[in-house]
Amino acid sequence: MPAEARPYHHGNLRAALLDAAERSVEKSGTEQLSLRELARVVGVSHAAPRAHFTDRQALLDALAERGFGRLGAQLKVARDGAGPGFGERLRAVIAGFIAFANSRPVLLDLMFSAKSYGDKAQLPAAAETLAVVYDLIGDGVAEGALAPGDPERYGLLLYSWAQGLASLIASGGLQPEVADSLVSDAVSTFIRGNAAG
Amino acid sequence: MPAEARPYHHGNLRAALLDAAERSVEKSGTEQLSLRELARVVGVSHAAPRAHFTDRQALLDALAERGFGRLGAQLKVARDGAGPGFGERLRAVIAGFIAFANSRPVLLDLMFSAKSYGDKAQLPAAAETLAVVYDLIGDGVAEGALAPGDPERYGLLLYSWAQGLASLIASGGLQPEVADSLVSDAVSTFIRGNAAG
DNA sequence: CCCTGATCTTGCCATTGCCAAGTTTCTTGT
DNA sequence: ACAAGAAACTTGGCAATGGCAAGATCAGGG
Repeated sequence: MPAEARPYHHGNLRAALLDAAERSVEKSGTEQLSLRELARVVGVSHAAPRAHFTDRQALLDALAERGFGRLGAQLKVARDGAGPGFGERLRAVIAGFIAFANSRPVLLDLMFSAKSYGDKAQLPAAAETLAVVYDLIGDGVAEGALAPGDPERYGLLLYSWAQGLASLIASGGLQPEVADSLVSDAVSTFIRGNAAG
Repeated sequence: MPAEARPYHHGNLRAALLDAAERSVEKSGTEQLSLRELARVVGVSHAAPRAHFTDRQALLDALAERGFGRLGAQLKVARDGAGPGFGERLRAVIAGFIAFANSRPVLLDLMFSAKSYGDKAQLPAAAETLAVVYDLIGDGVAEGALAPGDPERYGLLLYSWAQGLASLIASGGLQPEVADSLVSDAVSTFIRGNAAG
């Protein structure tokens, strides 16, 4: 069965569509994404995607969910690769987040845009991502680096800032080194602003 | 000339389109915005908008620019209505920003989304908005409430956080009082984390 | 008074998302 | 092994959209 004479069944259409979609979205923006165009790129008929995604939005939701999976994994790697101290780990995780934002700005936007909250199925993936941050905060409080307080509240503060920074950086206009030091300042401000004692 | 027999020339089409667009966008999201639908609502032919906006994107850009104008004005009012101290003014301005985010979440998203940066013409409007914040920060440093430092850097830190908070709040899922206290915590953290001495 | 430019209209086209019905392949139960 | 059913994919079609072209209408200055 030669690969050129493409078989009736693609075999991996769902993943292929998501890959193509991610490339397209990152290159031309979410609004420009066309299901028919994706189908052409992948080499199937214009209605084939329908078998895997009921909707254009469903495709976007799936893209976002996959993004959360990767983000979560990346954050864990960053955390585990850093030193043992709270500050080091926090810095590493936030840096990982910003790196993700730099490498896949549109995807990140897609993940956190209000539109995607329509699909509840992806909440677990998002929650797992956030859990990395929450756990870290719990450690920070336990270590005494942060004043005692609600971890979730700390998480929201930190998360909102990270997202704002990511959005700012993704919008371009900032030199990479400026961006890095900005993030570093933000983390310092956060730790100092919530220090115990 | 009775108003019902609508004249050939609308007379105020541009503004009418922007108004209708803002309502539509705020109600159904940016992606759903249809130029033809707008034309129907306003009562003109489907190609009439073309005389005022070359593009769908041009319409969105104009919307964003008008939004910046309003935001800037609102922030100034908030600042001038607050007490004389740096902390009070900062709090008032950030609160004004969040209020804007609550009342027009989609518009704010439109204003700060990377898409809009295509049109350089709106940068002045955005800059004027940010100037309010920058000035305030200069005051803070002068008062000794903030450690000496680059006002622009402070501005970026603050701005990114405000945007992240606004985005979080606009995405829903947060009780208003929770949102308010979260914002308050953020401002406190920022001031404490950058306090002089 | 005319005429130039701005405003608006009708008509058109390619593209898109989505749906329906039919075809081909895989799978599963017996 | 084999038939029945499910899953994957195809062709065909529809309504709506954005954008373009050419013409109608109007406003204001020469």
